[in-house]
Amino acid sequence: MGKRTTIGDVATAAGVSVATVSRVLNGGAVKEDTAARVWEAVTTLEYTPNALTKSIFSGRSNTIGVVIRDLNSPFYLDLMRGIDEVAGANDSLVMFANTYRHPDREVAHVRTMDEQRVRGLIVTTGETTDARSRSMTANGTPCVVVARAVAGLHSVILDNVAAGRMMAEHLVACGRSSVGVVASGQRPSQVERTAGLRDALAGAGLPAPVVVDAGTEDEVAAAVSTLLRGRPDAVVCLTGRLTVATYTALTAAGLTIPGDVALLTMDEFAWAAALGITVVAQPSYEMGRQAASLVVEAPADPVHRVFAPTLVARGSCGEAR
Amino acid sequence: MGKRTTIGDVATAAGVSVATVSRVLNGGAVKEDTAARVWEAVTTLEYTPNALTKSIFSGRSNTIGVVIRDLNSPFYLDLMRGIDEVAGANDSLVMFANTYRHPDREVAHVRTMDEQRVRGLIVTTGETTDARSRSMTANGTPCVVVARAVAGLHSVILDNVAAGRMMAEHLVACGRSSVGVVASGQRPSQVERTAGLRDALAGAGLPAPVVVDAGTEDEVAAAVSTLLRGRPDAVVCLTGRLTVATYTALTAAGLTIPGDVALLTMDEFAWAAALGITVVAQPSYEMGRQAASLVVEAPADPVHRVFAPTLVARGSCGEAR
DNA sequence: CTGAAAGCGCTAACAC
DNA sequence: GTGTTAGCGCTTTCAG
Repeated sequence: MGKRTTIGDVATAAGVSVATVSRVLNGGAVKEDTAARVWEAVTTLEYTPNALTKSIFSGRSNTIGVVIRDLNSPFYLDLMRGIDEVAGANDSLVMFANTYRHPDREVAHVRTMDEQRVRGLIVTTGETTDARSRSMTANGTPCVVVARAVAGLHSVILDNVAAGRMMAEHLVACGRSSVGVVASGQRPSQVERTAGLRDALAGAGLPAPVVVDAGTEDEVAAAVSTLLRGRPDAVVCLTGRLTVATYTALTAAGLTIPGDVALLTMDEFAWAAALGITVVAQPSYEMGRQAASLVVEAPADPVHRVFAPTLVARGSCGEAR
Repeated sequence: MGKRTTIGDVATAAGVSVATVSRVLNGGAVKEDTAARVWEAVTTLEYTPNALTKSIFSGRSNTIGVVIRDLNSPFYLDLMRGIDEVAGANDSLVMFANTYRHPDREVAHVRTMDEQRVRGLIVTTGETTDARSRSMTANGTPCVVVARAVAGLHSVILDNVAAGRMMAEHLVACGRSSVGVVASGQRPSQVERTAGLRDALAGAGLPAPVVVDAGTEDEVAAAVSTLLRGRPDAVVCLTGRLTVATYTALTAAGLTIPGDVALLTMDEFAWAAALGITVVAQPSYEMGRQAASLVVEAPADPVHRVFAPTLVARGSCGEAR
């Protein structure tokens, strides 16, 4: 484990200069047999170029930084896969950091990504990181925010108002009229979904939904039992992260779905099909692809890509007329 | 977006040499007011040190490379979170690449990680990447293989034979006698689990289990229906990746669990508790932590850490006597 | 076509 | 304490 072999070692072994080695490695004009000698040396010495040093010149690595709030959520996971897929297709690696919904870590991680001179940055973080994202943008590092529209930065978002409305419409079509909602926090996405739901319900002449807030899975049981006191005929969960907990709370209360209560949730997930749970899905994989594409294409002006939600009806709200 | 500000710019602004700036940044001995001037310049110029260049000296970045076969699996996801957690605690970032179970990409990605001079590498790949992992080890980059023991490399694995045995014992305790198994491929983990299951069943004087292979979720339906022709009173799924599909195939066949058939699967997952599915769990998060720790600690000799599986009984196999 | 030499941004001796 | 001077491994003019 002495020093690693460098381009200089290869040059010596092949009896050429480092410049020549660099050329054959990067496809410059080199006489054929010279190149052959170099390749041979490369192979024998098992030379692996140092990508770090390379990036020093461009001042930029071929890595896409991703700062996620919570990998443990079907949405973020699929998003991640979409990003990874596009990164791979563009010879880029993904540098990843999870913040576990911890604001302090968000800024620290974004900073670290900047220090790593990532080629671009994709974040699902809160406003705390916007300042740095802006300065990074000014320095030529494209930054895209997912799930939140921000002036001056690229963004990839769901039409959350439409999602809320879509939920309401489906419930109305299924003949439900008393809606309870499990929401989580005050992020724009949650607020907008709630607004859309509220509006559409009002538009259909139904009473306003009761909305309870649950920050973590542990809080869901209490939130749902609060909801159930109002004897709703439908329960909506506005974030995929809390779907399991909501489902558990409902069944633990002895309720059948959709007999006693309809269940409608956000975000597609593997078990939804198996359990017949109706969801309003986000095209998360595609959103990840688009986010990564924005990094790769680096358009000069801020681009906001809004995606439409999709209703995947599976019966957990009963039959729609 | 001209040139980024460098340590030189800061030095000029503060009226000191780059060495001094470097010292205040990295905690060397500097007079207090000099340091203050430097920090001021750092702030005004929004200087963000280039981590890439720093790594050039150590010949090594502070990044842990992770090459995963399939993020879309509860085991790998938790593993990843464990890795991320330890990496974060050690000022390291995680550089991630998914191979989508594609051998070619495995070697390519591992090579790229090497080029990035990762501080260490964690892979869940097949034998194809072992050669490079060995040479990386020789170059001082600790490599740890997850879910597969490899001579000369660190490894973090489950005691798969014990897991298989544990499954058999639970089924026997629940009075089941005719076992059907959904396995996936010939990876050591699958083979060993099958062997453990087979042995323990034989030890209990029961007939050998029928084992069918399903590579992907799409193949599960057919595999399960083959199994069902033998009228088993228990179905075991040896990989968490195929749990949903197995469950779906069973319920689609109109079978009730555990009434008509017991269901026992590998790997803990969020919905298992909600659905009362009994699993044999791997301490995946802890395994991720240990893998990352091996990278951080970089022991000289290969370390093989074997973890014990845990049975989480939830009733999907009936009552154990 | 190929080599010599000048950096890229930063750290690490070595002097003052 | 602080500045000077070498490099780290690689790319890229600029000559030859």
